Amino acid sequence: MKRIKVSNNVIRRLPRYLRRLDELAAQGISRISSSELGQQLGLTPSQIRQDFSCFGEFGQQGYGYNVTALREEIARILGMDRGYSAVLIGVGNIGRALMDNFCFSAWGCKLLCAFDVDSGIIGKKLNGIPVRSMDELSAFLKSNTVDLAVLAVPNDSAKKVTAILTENGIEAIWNFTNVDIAAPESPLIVENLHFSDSLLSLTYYISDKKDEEAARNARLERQKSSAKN
Amino acid sequence: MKRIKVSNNVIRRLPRYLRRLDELAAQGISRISSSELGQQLGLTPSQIRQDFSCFGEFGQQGYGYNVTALREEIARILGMDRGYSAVLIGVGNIGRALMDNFCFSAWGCKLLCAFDVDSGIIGKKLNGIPVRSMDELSAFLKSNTVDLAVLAVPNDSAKKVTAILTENGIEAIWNFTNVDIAAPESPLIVENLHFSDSLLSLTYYISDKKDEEAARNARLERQKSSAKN
DNA sequence: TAGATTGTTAATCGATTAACAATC
DNA sequence: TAGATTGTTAATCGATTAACAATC
Repeated sequence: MKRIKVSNNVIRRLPRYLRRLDELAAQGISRISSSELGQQLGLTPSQIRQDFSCFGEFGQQGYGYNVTALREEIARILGMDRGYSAVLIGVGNIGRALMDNFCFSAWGCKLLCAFDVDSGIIGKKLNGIPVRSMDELSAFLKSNTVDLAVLAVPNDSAKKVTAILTENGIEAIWNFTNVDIAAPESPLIVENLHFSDSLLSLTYYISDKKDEEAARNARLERQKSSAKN
Repeated sequence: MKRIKVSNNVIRRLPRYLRRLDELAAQGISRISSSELGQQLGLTPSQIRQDFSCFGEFGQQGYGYNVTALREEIARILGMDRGYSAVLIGVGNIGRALMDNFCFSAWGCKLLCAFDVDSGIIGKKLNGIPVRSMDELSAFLKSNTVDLAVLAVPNDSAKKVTAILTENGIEAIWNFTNVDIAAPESPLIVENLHFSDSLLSLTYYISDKKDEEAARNARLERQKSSAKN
């Protein structure tokens, strides 16, 4: 039973550990030390041991960690064995991409049903998942246990749909819209995948790099001209 | 000219500020104080003032910040006025979703061209963007200035394509694959949008909440039974 | 046993918050 | 002018790193 408060930074690293361990297992590697794992991920061995120690003792002195055992521990910590059920709201491009290509079951989730307003797809099945009318959403949530909702509607209906979801007991939303749906005081769990925020941090780093290069070049230019005089 | 090193945490908050300021402007609000803005975003006024002060002095004592002026400053800091050019690699579901629905130009980027291996779409245009063969990628990168590549290929070709990109001078990648393409020492700028990592942190928080509730219930149960005896 | 490596405690570093003089 | 609010310096808090005893 975990009772200490684990920081968000630690949580965000867990999926990376999981992926790396999966790759190691695929390579047939069965044990790894914190220093080797750190090297591969660009983290210090200390940090890795600290991270794991939030949840228990998974290693063995003088040996390191068993790759598959550690992988299973992390999967369990992340809740991958709990079989959460999900609904998808919005079967536009992103919603469709998730239905077609995102393997919910690989991450311990079951996508029960999708909802949309487009009568052209309501009633159909996409990749085995039925698409229903948004009008049925509320009733569906009342009569089924749904642990999380995937929000992939257009930005301008994000807040309205969020209200429907929370009114019907949804406690967690995976948010693909470009809108902040989390109210500061609310207990609603929101995980954002803001594409534009992500792109903007990328363009920031590109700009920063270009600025630095320009500054270095200017400095070299000045040196050259002062050497001439 | 910014010369101090700005932390990643600060950079990640900038797009949120931008979005909030856009909303304020849309509401016709022209000025805001750090405390009001903090309230709306769930941040302390101190943090907001510290964040901005990394880049300059954008406010006015006794008044606060001008919404549109601050918005423009942040847009500039993020590089939105630099007109970066991009290519998209992989026109599957996600690639297509980006081409159809993601407004690159709204964030200061121009999507020049997409590349795929599927002969069924090579030569076509999607939403005005031409799709070319992957075989032409290398030549295209050599004869055009491309600031960033959007990587939306299947996981198993991610590393191979990354190699082609970096060999042809690409310095920044917006990575939609579920693979870590950043080598620990490389100067390549990588911004990841790992869907599964995001979902797993969500399921972690759901699990954590459920565990806490279960623990609380167990505690109450124990109290009740001990009161009976 | 000796060597390796953990888990954990202590030290350091960095980020957030508080306080306040400056000033609009 | 008085009130409000900034930008910045100092204090606090939390996260990362280092060190090391425990032990496989």
